[in-house]
Amino acid sequence: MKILIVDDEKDILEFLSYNLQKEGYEIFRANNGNSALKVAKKEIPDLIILDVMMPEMDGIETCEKIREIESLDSTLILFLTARSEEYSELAGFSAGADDYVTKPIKPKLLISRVNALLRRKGKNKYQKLIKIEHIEIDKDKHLLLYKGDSVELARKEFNLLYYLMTVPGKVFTREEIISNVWKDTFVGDRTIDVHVRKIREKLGDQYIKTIKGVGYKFDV
Amino acid sequence: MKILIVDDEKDILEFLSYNLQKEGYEIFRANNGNSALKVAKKEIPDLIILDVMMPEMDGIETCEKIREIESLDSTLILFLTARSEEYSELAGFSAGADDYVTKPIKPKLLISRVNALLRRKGKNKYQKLIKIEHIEIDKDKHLLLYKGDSVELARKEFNLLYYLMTVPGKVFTREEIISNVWKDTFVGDRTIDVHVRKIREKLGDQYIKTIKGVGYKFDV
DNA sequence: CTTCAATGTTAACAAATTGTTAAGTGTTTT
DNA sequence: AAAACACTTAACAATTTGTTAACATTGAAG
Repeated sequence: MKILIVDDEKDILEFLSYNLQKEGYEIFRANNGNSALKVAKKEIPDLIILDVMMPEMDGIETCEKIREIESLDSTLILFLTARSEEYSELAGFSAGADDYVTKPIKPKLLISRVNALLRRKGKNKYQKLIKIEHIEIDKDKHLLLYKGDSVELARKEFNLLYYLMTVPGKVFTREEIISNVWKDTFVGDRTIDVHVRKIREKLGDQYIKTIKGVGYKFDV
Repeated sequence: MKILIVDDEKDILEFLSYNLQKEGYEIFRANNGNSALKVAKKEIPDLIILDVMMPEMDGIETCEKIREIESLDSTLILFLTARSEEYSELAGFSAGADDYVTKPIKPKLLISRVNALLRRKGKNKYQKLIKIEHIEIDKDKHLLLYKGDSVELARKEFNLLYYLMTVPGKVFTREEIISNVWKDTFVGDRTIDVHVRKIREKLGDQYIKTIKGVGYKFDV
């Protein structure tokens, strides 16, 4: 598992790297937001530990930019924050953070948090292979097999199909689809239709069914 | 009403306890899955709020174990999930959750969800799958099975039939039907008749019975 | 067995929803 | 830098659904 640590203080970078390396993680470092973005794009870490307080681009801003990068979709973000902030007004969560740890950092606590986060991420992988009739979809490999043959789907098409296949037969409303497949970006209703059309072009019309006035469902 | 809150972070426990206590709920707490199971067995709460991400035993696992306990049959479970656990709500639902709220937790939203859940629990009018004789209706799948065969119903037809089937045998007045199936739009009286007719066309005349001067009922 | 209000039926129309194409924009690959 | 690809949207077409009007039928009260 790869972890990118971002902090402007060398001491903290050292300290965290040392402790997490001991746990067997592969560590990357950055000492500012811009360099963090570069490294993240290249390495696609599983987790990014971000100091909230950094000169120039702070953690929140960096986090927001990371969340705009599609290839970092499944990367977790953990914030390091000062003690004073109240949980309820923690800005990090609305920027797209997954967890936070307050300073001063206690190594044991941090490690247990990191382990918990990555364990959940690993666990999810286990359930990410869905096979229905002669359609197999593997989230991690970003692979769709139809009757054994690989079918190429663009990222959004893939995510949409995968989402529908998580609960075969269930009708997902447009609202549900938008909020789960598009997360925080806002797109028009026709966008869903277009993607559905493209999937149907590649897979055939019979799998994604339209329930007019309700939504779409995957069904065999 | 009793609520058990389970989270490994003290801040969140405090925060939630405070907000829900204000609403008049009796609060119990646990900071890990095992202790949650113990408290739950003893107190039989009406609702358990579970953080998905906890060290050792996570929320999903805890949920599965709770669902194995018979005395907690009617206890509702609400998940707290972080953003990136994209489809965790789905994993959650299949583990037996009733609802979920994503972090960051907005007190107002959480409280309204909790109230809604517990209100429904009181009424117990919450059934997505109804099976009467050889007619099955599944709200999630928007599916009507008649003697095992799927019957296509348009949205209004479906909602109307579903509404009548929620209490088989009960006569619903036109007024009740209008206010529940049509919510705030105003339509003429003949509209109900037309929809009833369309359902009868597809299902047969014997199921929806007219009680002249009173209303309609679903009966076998 | 009339009478008449309530309900049933049909078809036409209106409204809502979804499908399709093509074009613009941004991103990645070559 | 060009080309290929991905994503979104706008515009319009096609389809389905919902509602109403008009008239027919029903059934209970007198």
